[in-house]
Amino acid sequence: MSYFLDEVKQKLARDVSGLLDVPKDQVVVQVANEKIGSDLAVPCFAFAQKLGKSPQDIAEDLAVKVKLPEASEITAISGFLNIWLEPKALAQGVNKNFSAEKSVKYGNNSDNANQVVVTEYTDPNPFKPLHIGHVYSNTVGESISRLYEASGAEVHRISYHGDVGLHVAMGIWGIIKQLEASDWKMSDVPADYRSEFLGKAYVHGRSAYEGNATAKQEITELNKQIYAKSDKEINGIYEAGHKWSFDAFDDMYKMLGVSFEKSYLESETVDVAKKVVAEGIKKKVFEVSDGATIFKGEEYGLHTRVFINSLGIPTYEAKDLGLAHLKHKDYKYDTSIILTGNEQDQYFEVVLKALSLLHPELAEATIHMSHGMVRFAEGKMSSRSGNAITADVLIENVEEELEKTAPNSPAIKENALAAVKYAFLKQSIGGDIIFDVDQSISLEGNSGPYIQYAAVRVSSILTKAKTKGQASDKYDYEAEKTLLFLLAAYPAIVAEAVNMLAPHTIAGFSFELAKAWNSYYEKVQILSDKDQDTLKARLAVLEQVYAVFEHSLGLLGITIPEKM
RNA sequence: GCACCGGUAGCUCAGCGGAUUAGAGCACUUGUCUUCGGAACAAGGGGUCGUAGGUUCGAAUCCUACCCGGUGUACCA
Repeated sequence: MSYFLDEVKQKLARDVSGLLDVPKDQVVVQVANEKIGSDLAVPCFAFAQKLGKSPQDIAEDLAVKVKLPEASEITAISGFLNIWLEPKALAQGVNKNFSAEKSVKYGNNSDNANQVVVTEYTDPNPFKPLHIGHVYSNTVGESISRLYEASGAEVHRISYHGDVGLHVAMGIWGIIKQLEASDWKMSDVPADYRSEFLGKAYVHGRSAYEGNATAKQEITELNKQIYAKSDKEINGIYEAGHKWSFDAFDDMYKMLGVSFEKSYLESETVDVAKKVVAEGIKKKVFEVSDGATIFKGEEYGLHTRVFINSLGIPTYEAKDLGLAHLKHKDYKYDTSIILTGNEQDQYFEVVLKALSLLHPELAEATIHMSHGMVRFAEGKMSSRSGNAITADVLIENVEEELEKTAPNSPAIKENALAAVKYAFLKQSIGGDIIFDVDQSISLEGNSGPYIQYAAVRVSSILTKAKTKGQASDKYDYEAEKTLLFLLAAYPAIVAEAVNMLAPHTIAGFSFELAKAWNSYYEKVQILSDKDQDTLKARLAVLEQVYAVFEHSLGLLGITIPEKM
């Protein structure tokens, strides 16, 4: 679908390009200038030299010559051609796009039509505690997945889990100690205590490994036994712990309202990993050094990393190569997104460099994205549950805060989820997140609940209205101008968010729309208007506003409650 | 040491393919309110955009150096 505002921008660019005799791609059309208040603007500085005229003169000249029927005003101001659009034209344009919804939902596009995209994110490891970072990663990954879907791609959500390795040995070591101390068998651990039990075991094992030489040796030995599956009792503990872990993952996903199509286990990638590395040795991509198979990254300005260790066991590096192949075998992806913490940035550069030398087509299709750590504003929340804050504890905390200020809300859960997801997604991906419960669930301002509230207000009016909305030729839409402009601008914002893989632009837009709507709400009494034509025209706009709230919040994984 | 990421209002952050008077939320000050749901709206104060140079008619945005913080740097993930 071609969107109204895009068409206007194109038309304007074509006009300017023709009038000035400059290439069309050199004409920049900016959208929405807050200072001037114009809807579109063309900076004329770049043309000054070529035309031998001042930017302001060029803009003034254009202001006279440019013909844009959708514009209500065209003025030259300090070197810019500024354009204000006619509210009625905006309403008609937006209506036209909405009525074509059967083919493409308003806001969606077909930029990635026929593309197969595999998104990998969250990646919690069994035997390790779930923490707030997993919630963050999941929220970001889910939003990225939804952005791709909005652009027409076929998206497959997958996750990857380290089911073997030292962290498992540390966890199981801790489990054994805890069982001994409590005189329990695995089956004695109560169902609702399992996650916590595993979490404590891991922390116990890890600190013992780091601080106690005997324990370290025991854990190393245990690791071999787990790998060889040589001890029946240990196997039993492993199987139970593995299941409990995945049950806990499922609980978290369920709470967040997400699901994965497939989970890959690290142990499954070993065979392919070995094969790929063997192939790489032949191609001289890898070499053997000190008994280990390594990739010399220094030749490419990167680090050297080990792919097969000196015991002959593939490392995470090799397994990631194997995983790339497995994913491709399963999905024949055009794009593979891997979302991890940013401490793995340089690691992935090495892995992808190696992959590019072996299978360039896979490397080119792979995008490693990374996010920062979740940290807490000083003194917040940490007292209640220590440093590792699990997903459910986080949500419970937020719910408690919501209870204080909005008791008896029928949508506490939805509000709390929105608060957390929005707090994560309103920031650009990459940097650390300083998470502040008080601020994130603030009832005012740039927050999930604020936007939900605005949307609920819209639906409340739509429900109370005794009639459906209908666009009008007679109505001037002056009061709805800001809302209409935001609606018109929305599809391009989605396209940009997909392009940049930047959910925060969507979050910013939702907030702008909520502010504009709340402001409109104060000024205009909708339902009490006697004029049916006006009433219906306004309701039609509201229906569209609601649809865009639903769409944009949907891209963030946030739902709109019926009431709150 | 080297590499990567970050340093914008008291706090948390947008803006960074240069361009019209540096933005938002929170906090602070002041208004609106017998409301189609005040979890709201209207307005105000507050910034040498880490530092110093450079490129440009024009730099938070590009280049260089430095300072501060985080992370990574061969058999962990």
